[in-house]
Amino acid sequence: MEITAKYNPVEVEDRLYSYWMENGFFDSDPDERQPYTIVIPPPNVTGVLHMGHMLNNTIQDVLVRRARMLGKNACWVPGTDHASIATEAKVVAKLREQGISKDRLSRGEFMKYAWEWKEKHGGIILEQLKKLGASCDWRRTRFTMDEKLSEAVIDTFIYLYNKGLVYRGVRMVNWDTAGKTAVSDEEVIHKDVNSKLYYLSYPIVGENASITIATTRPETIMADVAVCINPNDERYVQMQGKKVLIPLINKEIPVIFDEYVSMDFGTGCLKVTPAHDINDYMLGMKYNLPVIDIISNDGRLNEKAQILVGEDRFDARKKIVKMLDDADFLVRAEDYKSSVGFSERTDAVIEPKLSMQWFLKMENIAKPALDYVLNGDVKLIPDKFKNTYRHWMENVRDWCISRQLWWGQRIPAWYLPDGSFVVAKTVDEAFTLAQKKYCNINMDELHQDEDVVDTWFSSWLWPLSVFDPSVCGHPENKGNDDLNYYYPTNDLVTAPEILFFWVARMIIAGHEFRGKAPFSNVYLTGIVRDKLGRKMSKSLGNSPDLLELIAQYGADGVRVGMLLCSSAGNDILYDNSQVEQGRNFCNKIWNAFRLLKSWNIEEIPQPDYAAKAIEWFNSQFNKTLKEIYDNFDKYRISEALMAAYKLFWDDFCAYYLEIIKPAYGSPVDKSTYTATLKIFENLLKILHPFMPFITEEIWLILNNCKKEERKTIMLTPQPKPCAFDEKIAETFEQIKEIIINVRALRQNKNISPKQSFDLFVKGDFDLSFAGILMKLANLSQIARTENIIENTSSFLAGTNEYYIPLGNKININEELEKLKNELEYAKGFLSVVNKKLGNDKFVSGAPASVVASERKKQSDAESKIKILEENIARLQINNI
RNA sequence: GGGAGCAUAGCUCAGCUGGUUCAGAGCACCUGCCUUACAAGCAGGGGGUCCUUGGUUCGAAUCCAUGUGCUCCCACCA
Repeated sequence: MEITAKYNPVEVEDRLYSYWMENGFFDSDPDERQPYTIVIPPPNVTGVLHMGHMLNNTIQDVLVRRARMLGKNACWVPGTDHASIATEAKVVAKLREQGISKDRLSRGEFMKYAWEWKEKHGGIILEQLKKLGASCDWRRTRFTMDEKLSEAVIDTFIYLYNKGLVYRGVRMVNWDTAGKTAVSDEEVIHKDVNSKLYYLSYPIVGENASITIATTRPETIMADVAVCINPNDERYVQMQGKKVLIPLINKEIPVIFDEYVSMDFGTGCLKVTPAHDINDYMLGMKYNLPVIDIISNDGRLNEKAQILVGEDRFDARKKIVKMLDDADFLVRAEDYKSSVGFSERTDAVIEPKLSMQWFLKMENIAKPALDYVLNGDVKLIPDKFKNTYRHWMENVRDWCISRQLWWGQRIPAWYLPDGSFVVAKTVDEAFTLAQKKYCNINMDELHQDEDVVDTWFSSWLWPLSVFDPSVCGHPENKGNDDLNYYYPTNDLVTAPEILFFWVARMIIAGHEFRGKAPFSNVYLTGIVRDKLGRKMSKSLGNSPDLLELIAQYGADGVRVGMLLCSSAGNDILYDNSQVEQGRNFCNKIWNAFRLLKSWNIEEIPQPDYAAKAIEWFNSQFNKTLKEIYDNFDKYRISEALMAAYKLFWDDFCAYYLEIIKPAYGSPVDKSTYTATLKIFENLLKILHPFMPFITEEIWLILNNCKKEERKTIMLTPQPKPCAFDEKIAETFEQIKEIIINVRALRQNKNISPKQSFDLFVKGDFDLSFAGILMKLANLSQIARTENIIENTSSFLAGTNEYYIPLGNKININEELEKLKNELEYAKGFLSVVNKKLGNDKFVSGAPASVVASERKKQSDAESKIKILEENIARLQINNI
């Protein structure tokens, strides 16, 4: 069979993924094995794969595939999030393109369009994950708006309402004037914006004087209800008990005093506008001031403003400044940099707005969730996030859970004509409840709340609802077999940005409904940035086309590229060279495979060097395997991969294969071949979690698997680390040193690698390695000697001396130079050691083992110096 | 403004509780090789006052303090 010199991933990957799917290798059902579970952080249903997903899901796949090969019943549950605001925004935009305005549609009509859109575009991202090789149990795919999952959301709402934790209230919310919805604090992005600070003069009632206030928002003066001054501000003591007039509308408002106002900002006078500023709102509450809301939901001034009615708030600002200026109320305007909130979804400037919303009381339910993390039941990786988590959970604020949208789970509250409401699962239940409270009521008088719940109010149930939605809102339910088997899950892999609004809340819900945290470990990935350190995003256009990338470098190559540079919690700076490295590694594996396939196997005796090489490699293999296991235990995935990479490339290819490789056309003995196949297969198994496709492809070919046999590497056991011979690994390090010395000698002297040398050793060289050395360093013989051989180049490796006769190629001066440099270094080294050992405080204070090792250094260095001095003396005599 | 973290080779990072892991790895770089597995490769090689300044100690990349620079989170004085 012809095997190409370059690995071609495209054909292999599609074929193997289909093969895996057809055979249900990813599927998991409860059985007697130990479960290993991951639920995917559900991507937005209409989203497309970006770098962050790629990294995130690669890590999940590595963990799942490894667990599967460790004999666990591994289950990775995929799914998507309905992402109410993002998706609704997309649907609205799409409809607008078709000339349809959302305002003209009924709720039912809009939802029909939205579902159509979801059916058409939803799940593309899951198809993209398949290209990456994600080994999810696709039968279990869930969507946060599936019927049962939506029901879980409603039940949860009702449960929390009945517990007295959900309440309705007027609050200052972050209002997105474009999306016409409240957004959570977490969805507001603050940016520094260049604006102006306007100084406006407010006439004092009954006096021919005025005071000056400073504001960045002159368009809100009509909503002012007071002017506030710090009581300690001596400049304004005479203002006690006075009133001022709002310019242009001439409305009288009181002057109040509160220490909240800072004396050194602006003029020390603050206009109080409770409806349009959160701090002013607090002040207003404190002093019982009225609230005048002059901005409507779309960001335009309403009739309460009296002037500029119908103008957009930013147009109104420009116009009112002119009006104030014309009427001589504008004292001055200065440039000012202030931080303004923008909506993460629509990029509209957030308007602080009073509105009637639903809230969840967080204080009490957050406590247990904090404890899980503090006492280590839930481990954050890396644990530096523990502090941030605690800080947030200790200062948690009530969660505004209503959104003025249609795409999502509608709030199960029904209003009666008198404005009161009942909370119930269905209109029938609501009717029954309403009848109990108020006798004469007709069903058609009930009106359901128009809002939906925040998306996170459904995704916080995710680890429960993907298995058994019926326990959400019903902690008394026992839960189905799936839930009881797979929950709590093991690892969660997600981004630190959503630690609070997703991870923390999942812990809360898990505790509330199951009394257990939903996962044991939270692996927090970094943010993928470009080479300039900018976050990869669609708007910047700095994210490569991922499907293109996979097509070009192969999924395995991309996975390796991503993983190599991503330690947990650290941002990763993406560079194409990493993916190239991944691709090159695939090719290296492929070519090692080609080499094995090219050999002729014969029943001939096994050479000594081959037996020795196998012995050494097994030791090296187990040593590295232990490192890999340790790294996985600590979630150091990039380091686990690097260890496997070096094991394969350096130890297996550069040393092992080079040793056992027969001369061209010569056969390989059967026992060496068998041992090598075994080694190679084990290496493939170690690499499989990182590089599923190429390892499967090669494994299937090596084992002559027929398609109908339905075999796969992914269900074979991972090799387990065995005890290994440390001595042989140590000795081999010295062999490597010798090899490097001999090769360097050739290079320095411009001698062809084809020319072989004799090597003489003075010291206790283990001759059982002679065969290996001869092969790798191209030596014709290795012999012990006690006699000095003339015209040799010498070097030290360990404490042994090695000589290579070079005949007339020797350059005594060069040799002398080399030896003198070494001598100088050794002497310097010795003097440092001697200084240490000469220090009484060191000898008495340092641990015995440290002192002993210094003594060993001392004697080694001394003998080394002796050898070097002898050799130098000898060469100098010869040279004369 | 409050909190957290980071600073080690050109780049990305290891370096656990201070002493052989005498400053490490991968990539990049330089030199020589088209050596029948692999030029997506092979062989060899050069790169670091471990951010500054102090302190603790027999001994500091490692612990403490100060300064500088950067990152993130939280809050948002109009």
